[in-house]
Amino acid sequence: MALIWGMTIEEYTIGQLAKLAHCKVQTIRYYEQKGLLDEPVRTEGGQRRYYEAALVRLKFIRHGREMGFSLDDIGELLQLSALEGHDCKQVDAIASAHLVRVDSRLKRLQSLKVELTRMINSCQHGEVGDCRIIEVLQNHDHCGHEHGEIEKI
Amino acid sequence: MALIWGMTIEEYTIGQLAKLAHCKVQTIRYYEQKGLLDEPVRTEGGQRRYYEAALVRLKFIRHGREMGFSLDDIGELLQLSALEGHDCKQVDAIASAHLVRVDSRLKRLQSLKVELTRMINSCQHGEVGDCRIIEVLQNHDHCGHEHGEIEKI
DNA sequence: ATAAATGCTCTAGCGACTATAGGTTCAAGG
DNA sequence: CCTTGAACCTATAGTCGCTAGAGCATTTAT
Repeated sequence: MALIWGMTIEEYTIGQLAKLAHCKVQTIRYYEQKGLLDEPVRTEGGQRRYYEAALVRLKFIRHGREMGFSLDDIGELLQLSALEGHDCKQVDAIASAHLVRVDSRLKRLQSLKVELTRMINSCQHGEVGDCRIIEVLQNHDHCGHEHGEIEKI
Repeated sequence: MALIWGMTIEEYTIGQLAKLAHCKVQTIRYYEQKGLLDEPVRTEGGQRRYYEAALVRLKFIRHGREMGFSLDDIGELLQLSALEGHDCKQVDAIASAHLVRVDSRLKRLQSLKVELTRMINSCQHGEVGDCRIIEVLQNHDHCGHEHGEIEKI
């Protein structure tokens, strides 16, 4: 607890904060370094101490990450959320753009799953020389899609 | 062309190989460094020259990558495919494990898409203070899933 | 002979952490 | 007050699969 203006205020160590936000201690220091979390107050000895606001912010970040937003996106969302009275067009734009990315990755994974399943099912479990899986990898004609683009899966 | 045992054999520069396999020159050097491609012969001046076999191998790697296999997996698949008479159980195991990964990522993306869509659709396009998107990110109760695990999407 | 294109090595950067080394501080128990 | 051990600190390197750049050298075509 810290005593400020005659009131006691809850204070957390970095380890407590990590536990409460379900992340690692290093992750918190990483977010601070990236400018997503403010530099907290320090003890005489140099250890970080956090107030409730930092926990709220950290949870926001973690929840954003769980939803697949990049740290850059989350940084922008944090800034936008702090602008009182500001309309949420930009927030919507960031979320929508993210949805588009998620959707295209989803489609890619769906067709990949079909392709992999077909390949594995057609394997007769004989010798590698006759293995359909090896054959598909060797001979590009066996599969539908184009060369060149390797997207993240 | 190279003259070997009195025959002429097709020879490629690294640039030609890159074009034929639809990848970048640096990528080929990277694969060599990682041990996926053999060190090729060199000219007097030290430039790499490749024969057909390297192109075949490189295409195998690229096709594996297009299907989302890791370079480690591809390295194993390459080794296994060279063992004549060997049965393809291990090949199948690698491919199946990959399918499992693809499938779990797919499921994750599907639920993420639902969550994002719901969130975006419930936004009333007012001020950020009332924005449903910000609210969802701030207040974890709004969404179903647990804390802690942030998988790659 | 010269110039353009391509090649070479080495190094650093991406994103979002994670892990380690080697040291310091804090809180509790005796 | 002193010791112990857990938790903290900074700094650095590693993950994966490339990609980009600097600063040269070689090759090829004219």
